[in-house]
Amino acid sequence: MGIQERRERDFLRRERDILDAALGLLDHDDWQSVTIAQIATKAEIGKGTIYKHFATKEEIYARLSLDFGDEMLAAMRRLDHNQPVLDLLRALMRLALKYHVRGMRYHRVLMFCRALDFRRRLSPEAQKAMDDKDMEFDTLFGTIIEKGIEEGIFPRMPIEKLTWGAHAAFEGTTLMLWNELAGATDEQKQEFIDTVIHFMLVGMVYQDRKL
Amino acid sequence: MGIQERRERDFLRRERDILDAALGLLDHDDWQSVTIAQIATKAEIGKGTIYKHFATKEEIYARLSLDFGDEMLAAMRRLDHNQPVLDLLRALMRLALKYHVRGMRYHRVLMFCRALDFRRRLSPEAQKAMDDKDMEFDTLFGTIIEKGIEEGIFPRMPIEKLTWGAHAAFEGTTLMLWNELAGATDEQKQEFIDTVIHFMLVGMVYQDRKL
DNA sequence: GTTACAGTGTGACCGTTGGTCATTATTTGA
DNA sequence: TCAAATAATGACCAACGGTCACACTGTAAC
Repeated sequence: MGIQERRERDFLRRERDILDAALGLLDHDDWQSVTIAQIATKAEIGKGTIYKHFATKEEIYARLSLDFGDEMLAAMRRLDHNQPVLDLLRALMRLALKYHVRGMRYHRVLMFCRALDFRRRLSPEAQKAMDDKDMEFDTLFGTIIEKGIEEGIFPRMPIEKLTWGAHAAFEGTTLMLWNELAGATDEQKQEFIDTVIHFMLVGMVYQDRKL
Repeated sequence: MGIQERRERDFLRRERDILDAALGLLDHDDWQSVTIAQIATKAEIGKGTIYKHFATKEEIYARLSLDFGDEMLAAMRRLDHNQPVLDLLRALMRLALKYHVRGMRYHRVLMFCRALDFRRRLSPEAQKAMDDKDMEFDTLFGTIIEKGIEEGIFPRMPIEKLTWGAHAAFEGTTLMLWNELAGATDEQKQEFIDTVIHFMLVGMVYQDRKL
């Protein structure tokens, strides 16, 4: 059934066209300025067609975020997970933040899809997919940090509590990269990233010190 | 001219009514679900009247954010600024984060008004007002941290670089309080806040340590 | 070859939204 | 008493996200 297969391929290709069009538009306008009509025009399809693929405009963003998460997780897993814990964590965070720096499009998607208000509006299935993806990141980092505890690098305490600060710093860094540091050069952004990563590791290593 | 005065008073009172109505609605719906019509109804005025006070819907949010900033700065300046630097910083951050925890309304306003995409859409005057308010917070913290450097509590390095990590952690904390920790109890949130504050101080104090 | 059917693309159309503006009501000043 | 000024108002507008009846194509049954 060659024709049947071609149909399916075309359908999937059209879905990619929609996603790429949306992503491209997000380079110049923020999410709420990008309209379905614009996406349709850029993807060279009718407006109604978009709704054969996505239930709402926001589900497009959700898909972009999920795809983006997959890409990032794959890149993270490709790193050498046998290197020393601190080096590995540094490499992981540099990688994750590099994705953010790479383009405002990614930043806008991730920023938007992280908000609770956004997730609540999603369908239950989409919601679960997003939560599962978050969990994948959590376990990936969790495993490594646990190893760090075993090796005596980090103080022995509940992982969640140990990582709260670093987690917050990471989230805040992604915000600041495109707010306070939006006009900075790539070198300045890189210095910022390295400084904050060092800060996060120091904060965890000396978490049990009294002040 | 008692009537003239009363007119002005009424006009200002109406402005407060608008702001209060908007704020109240933000407890239950996120910013984009709240409509001008809803605000007008709740404030018991006509829709057109709102535009006598604010140029756009977003300028309402900007004003809420500015007022909120004023309130927070005033509370911060009321603290004892002669106590030890670390204690003072702890108190300041606890205070700031308490405002965030206090209600989703405040969180939603601050979260929304921080985004660069939002600020760019504002009028130049409103933009400057927001930037100035940010600067006030920066100098308030900057002065104290400088004192900390003089006293040898923090390593001697450019203030911006020294505080990048803490700044990021703070921003991230405000995010997490209403995302990851949205369903947590007040006690859990308080533990989270105290943990992150400790993390931030440790990160700054030991910022110059090699790992 | 004809008919029924399922899958897909499409743009006219709909309800809702943020924002405008002509009209109305009220106060001021001469 | 009347003209000018100020402010409140809701009908109105353009633009948006989303819907749907219809058109087109290929498949299956007879």
